[in-house]
Amino acid sequence: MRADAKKNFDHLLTTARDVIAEHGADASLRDVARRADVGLGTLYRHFPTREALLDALLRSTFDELTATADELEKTSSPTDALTTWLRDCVAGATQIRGITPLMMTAMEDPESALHASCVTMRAAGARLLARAQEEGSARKDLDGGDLFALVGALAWLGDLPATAPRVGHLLEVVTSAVLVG
Amino acid sequence: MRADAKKNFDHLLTTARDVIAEHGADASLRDVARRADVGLGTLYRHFPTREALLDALLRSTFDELTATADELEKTSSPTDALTTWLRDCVAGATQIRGITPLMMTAMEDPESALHASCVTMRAAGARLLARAQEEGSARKDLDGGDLFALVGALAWLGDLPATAPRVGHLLEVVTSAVLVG
DNA sequence: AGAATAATCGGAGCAGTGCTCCGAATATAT
DNA sequence: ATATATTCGGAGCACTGCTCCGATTATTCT
Repeated sequence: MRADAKKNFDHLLTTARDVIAEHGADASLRDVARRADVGLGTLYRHFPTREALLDALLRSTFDELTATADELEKTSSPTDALTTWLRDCVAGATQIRGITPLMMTAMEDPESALHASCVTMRAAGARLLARAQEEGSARKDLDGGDLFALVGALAWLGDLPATAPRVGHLLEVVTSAVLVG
Repeated sequence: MRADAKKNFDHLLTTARDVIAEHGADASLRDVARRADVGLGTLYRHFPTREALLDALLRSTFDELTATADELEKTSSPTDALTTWLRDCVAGATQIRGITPLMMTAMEDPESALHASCVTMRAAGARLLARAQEEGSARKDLDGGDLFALVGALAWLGDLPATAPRVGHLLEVVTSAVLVG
C-alpha cells in the first residue's frame, strides 16, 4: 500500500467514525468523503461497499466479543458466561446506530463484508448457549440463530430513542426467558 | 371532496398497497404516483407525509386490534387474552414490511400521523397487561411501553428474511418471559 | 345554457443520495 | 531524471423526497 493511500485510508476511518456517530450507519458517504477532504472515488476504492466500511469500523469490537466468549467459556459458570456475554453483545451492537438491520441481512448474504464477523459471533454465542443447555440452565428449544435474533432485536431497540432507556430492563426479561427451563 | 379527488384518493390507496407490498414501507412515492397514473403533487396533497399514507393503509388493522383487545378483555381469561393479543399484534404489524421503525419513532412524535394509532394500541396492550398482573400471572416489573417495545422488536424480526421463520417460536419465548412471575 | 370560481391536477425544479468511470496527478522504482 | 504503476478526485447517471405554481376541470350561480 502506497504511503498516501494509507494516510487517506486511516483518515477516512476516523472521519467515518465521527460522521456515523452523528448520523447513524446510513450516513451520507459523500459527506464522509467531503469531511475527510478526499474525493468520492477514493472512499469507494478503499471501501467498495458501505458494509466494508462498517466492518472496518467494527472489526475490533467483533474480535473482542468473540475473544470474550472464549474467555468466559473457560473462566465462568455457564449461566454467568451466557448472561454477561449477552449484555456485552447488545452493548457492542449498539456501538454504531442503525447497524443491526445490516447485520441481520449480512447473516444470509455471503457476499456481504459483514458476513464473516456475524457468522463467527453467532457461533460464539451458540457455544455458550449449548454449554448452559447441557448444564440444564437454559431452554433447550433455542439455537444460535434464535439467540442472535434476540440480541439483534434488543440492539435494535437500543437504537431507537423511544425504547433505548428500556433496553437494559428488557435484556433482563429476555435473559430470564432464555435461562428458565 | 370533489368527485375526481375521491377517485384519485381511492386509486392511490389501492396502488400504494400493492407497491408497498412489493418494496416495503420506504417504497418510492414517485413510483406509487406513476403506477396510479397520477401526478406527484396529487399524491402529496392527499397524503402530505409518508406516515399519513401508511396510517391510511393501516387504519383498519389498527382499529381491529384495539377492538380485539376490548373483546378479549371481556371474554377471555387475562392470560389467554394477553397471549392471543400479542400474537395478533405482531401479525398486524408484520402486515406492512418495514413499518416498525416508523411506529416506534411515531410513538414519541405527536406530529406523526401514526402517533394516535400507536398510543391507543399501547394503551390497549397496557390494559390487558395490567389485568394479567393483578391476577398474578404476569411479571409486575413491566409496563405498556415495555410490551409495545417487545411487540415491535418481534415484528421487526418478522420483516427480516433471516429471522422471519423464527418469529413464531420467539414470540412463545417472549410470552413465557412476560407471563412467568 | 353559459360564465365565474374554487378546487384539483400534474410535473418541472431543487437539493440531496449511491455508485461508476476515467483522465489527471503523484509516489515509487529504475 | 525518467518511466510506470497506483492513487486521486469529481463529473455524470439515475434515482430519491418534497415544494411550488400555472393549467385544467368540476361545481355552482345567474
